[in-house]
Amino acid sequence: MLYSTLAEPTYSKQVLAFEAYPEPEDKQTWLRSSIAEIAKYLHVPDSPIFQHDHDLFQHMHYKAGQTIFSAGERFNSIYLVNSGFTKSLIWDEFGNEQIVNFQMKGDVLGVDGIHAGHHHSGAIALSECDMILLPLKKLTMISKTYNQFEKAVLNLISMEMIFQQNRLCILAAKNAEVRVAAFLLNLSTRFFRLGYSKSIFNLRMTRNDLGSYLGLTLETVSRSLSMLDDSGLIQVNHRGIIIRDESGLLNLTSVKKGSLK
Amino acid sequence: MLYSTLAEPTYSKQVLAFEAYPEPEDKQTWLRSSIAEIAKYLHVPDSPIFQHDHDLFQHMHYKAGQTIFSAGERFNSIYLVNSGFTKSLIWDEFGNEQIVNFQMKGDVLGVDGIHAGHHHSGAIALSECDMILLPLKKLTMISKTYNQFEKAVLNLISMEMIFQQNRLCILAAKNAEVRVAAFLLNLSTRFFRLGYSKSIFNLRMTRNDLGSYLGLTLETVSRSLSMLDDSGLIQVNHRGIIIRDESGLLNLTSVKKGSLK
DNA sequence: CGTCTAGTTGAATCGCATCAACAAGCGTGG
DNA sequence: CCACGCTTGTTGATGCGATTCAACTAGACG
Repeated sequence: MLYSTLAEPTYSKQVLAFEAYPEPEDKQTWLRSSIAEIAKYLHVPDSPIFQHDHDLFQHMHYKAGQTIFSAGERFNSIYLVNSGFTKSLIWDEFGNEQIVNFQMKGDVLGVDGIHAGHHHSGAIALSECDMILLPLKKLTMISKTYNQFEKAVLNLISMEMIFQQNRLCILAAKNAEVRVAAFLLNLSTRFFRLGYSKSIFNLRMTRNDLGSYLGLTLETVSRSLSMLDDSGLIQVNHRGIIIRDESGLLNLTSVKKGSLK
Repeated sequence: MLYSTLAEPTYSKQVLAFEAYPEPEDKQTWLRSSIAEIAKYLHVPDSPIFQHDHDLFQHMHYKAGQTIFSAGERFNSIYLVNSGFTKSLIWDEFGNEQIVNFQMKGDVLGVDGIHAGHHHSGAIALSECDMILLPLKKLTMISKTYNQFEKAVLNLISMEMIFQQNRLCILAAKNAEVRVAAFLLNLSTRFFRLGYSKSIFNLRMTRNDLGSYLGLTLETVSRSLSMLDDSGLIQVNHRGIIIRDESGLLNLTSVKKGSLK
């Protein structure tokens, strides 16, 4: 079958070694990461002095569907995705959820909690997830010891802001098909950077989640995917996506709302 | 006339003292702010030790329409609005601009430049503006001297992220009239926090800018304002806005896209 | 094997964009 | 001072695109 070869991002062997998954109450916490590992994730240039530091960062493990943290919950740590996929979301006054973002390996969660001291958005695992906890206090202490860490968190947030700005651009100015195309291209480059195929991958979220994220209904997302499929730019089979014409998709995204024939 | 009494945010006397405005090339720079002033803006708890610090922050002065910084320009400083109104914007591939945000007294600009070292968005003065320059290096140095400053920039960014998340919610899930209503309420609370009237104020941007910001065309913005006027929730006279029924507006915003009769 | 959720597709409706005409405010120069 | 052009804003008519409602299919799971 065509989709039997889909490149599935694989979990680290360490993670797969857990056969029995913990309940939310007693998440397994014995996996630990060194500063050198964190430095790599935060794009801090590596340094031999990290080897002398035996400070370790705790991991947390989640099953698909589990809540990582909820809006309103006390903020202590930023969460760094070590493996798996997550979504972050907020709820408006009447409880309908709005997807803020999807995260994968190397992305961080919970930064919006810094200001108020409690999380503004919530986060839910979309697949089995291994998260590294970065307590803010620990991060600022490390910044004092290692100058290279100083700007790391700022960088992270500044990148996040740029991403959200671009997303605003798409939401504010593009039509449904273009929004979906732009999203697929974004996923593609993110997979590619992680070493996976940039043309063959699986969506990890429902059409409903995607619709919430893109400001569309699930039906419109479904139709847009079908139309992109019909035009030969991609191939869709449920959550399996094959990008057939990357530059074609790219052309689409440089088109204004409605000016598409 | 009704609108002759509109509460106009006034500029500091210092600023009004400049009668002849400089050309972009030689922006006037002799106004300076102390650390205590900056601390107030950044919501850093005041401390008597600030009195002993004679480090000063430089100001820049801009006329309406002047560019404060452009996308791509080298990033050195965050800009803090001391008086006046600005807009920040980015351009997509074909040069159509997208408003990212509007700023007023106490808001910061240019944070998105931290990561790459050059500004991602540009900023333009919507009125006469007095901006305080906060060089990032100076800020991080201050953080080392004064622990209270430690989280200031992070706080700032975290607040900005929350604001953008809420904006995404509105863009993704609400219809035109509700978007405009939500924007007016947001402006209202911001004016109120600055000590101005929360029910009578002037818009500083064109309908076109507003449309770009809200993901609507200028005609739809105009129509939405007229409809809110017709329903008695607000009164519109060109850029003059009077909020007649705040809770009515608030009710609107808790409504989903299209579910408005 | 039946139930439940996720996804697709069709038809009708409605909201927004588009195009267009016009009015109002503002600065400039005769 | 008024005439003029220019920018900004309002309003109307029309068409398109996304939502809504609904029927149906395909997997997933016990």
